[in-house]
Amino acid sequence: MKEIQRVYKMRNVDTIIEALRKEGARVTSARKTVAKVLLKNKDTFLSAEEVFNNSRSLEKGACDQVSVYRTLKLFEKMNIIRKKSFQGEADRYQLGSSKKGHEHFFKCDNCLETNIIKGCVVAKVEKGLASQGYSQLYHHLEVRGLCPRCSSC
Amino acid sequence: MKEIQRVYKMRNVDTIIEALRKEGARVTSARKTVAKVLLKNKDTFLSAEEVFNNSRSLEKGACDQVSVYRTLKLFEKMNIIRKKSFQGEADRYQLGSSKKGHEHFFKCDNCLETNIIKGCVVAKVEKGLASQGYSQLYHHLEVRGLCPRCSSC
DNA sequence: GTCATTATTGCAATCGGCTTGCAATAGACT
DNA sequence: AGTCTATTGCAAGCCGATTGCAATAATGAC
Repeated sequence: MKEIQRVYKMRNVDTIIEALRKEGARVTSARKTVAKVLLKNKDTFLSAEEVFNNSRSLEKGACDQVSVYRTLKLFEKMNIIRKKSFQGEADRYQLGSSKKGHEHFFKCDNCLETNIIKGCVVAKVEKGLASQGYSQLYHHLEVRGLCPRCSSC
Repeated sequence: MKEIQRVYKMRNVDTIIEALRKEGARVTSARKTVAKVLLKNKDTFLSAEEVFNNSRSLEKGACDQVSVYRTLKLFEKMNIIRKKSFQGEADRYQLGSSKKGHEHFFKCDNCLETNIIKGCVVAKVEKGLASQGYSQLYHHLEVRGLCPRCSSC
């Protein structure tokens, strides 16, 4: 009766629940719902609105949109999710810590697909700044243009 | 009677006017006002709102806030002004083309001062991407943290 | 200089993404 | 079960920016 897939998934929700407990945060249904939605979309970056829509189709009552915003913020602080932002667009989130090596993204102006740029060149800049007395440095990089496929038409 | 300063400044407004003519765009009072405000604040990046406020104190009637947004957009397209943006903040503009070598900025989380980061490390990334078929690349980089002064307190 | 054309303006409304205040609710302890 | 307080839902609001549209004013032709 025990489906491996199910067990595996549940274990992940539990992981999040555990993290909440560890943090001294309450395990509420809103947070569990958001966690489930994120798990269901492991491979996609979702906007707050998308998380919200997914959550209401997951279970009717679900939770408020504001709670989604608050929960995403909390999860981000807890390093449960990573964020991807582009100017003038809603931030997008995906399960996974951003602490262990952050990423930068390329977004195609035509097909809107994004992909990850390997390696962070900005680290070098930060190192230089740090040696000049700057501290607590972090950064945000967006690269845009046309991807190879869209470039050739 | 001819003050050199005045002449000098006027010549610059005229440059902008000329650019508008060349572009086939009309030389309107709104555009001239925005141009004057930008000239008066050559050394500062102004937000649309600041340009607007400055314009109304420059001459009472001045122009609408919407016109400021539209004019700034136009000037940017014409490469008359350069833009500086940070997440969640209003974009800021300053006279000067951004075409001839763009810049990146550091903004201190404490004192909010910004300064320019010399050299663009992202160019290297773009070069790599270009060799993979990407095209029309551009990017946006923000570095934040604490400046040396704020780091030491 | 007057006219016609059409780009530009001003105004009000609207937008998107996100935040806030606050009373009601529901987790987590005893 | 009862208490305490974190969290929620709802409505409202915020900020930066955009849009639709009728009124206006800049340009080119005459």
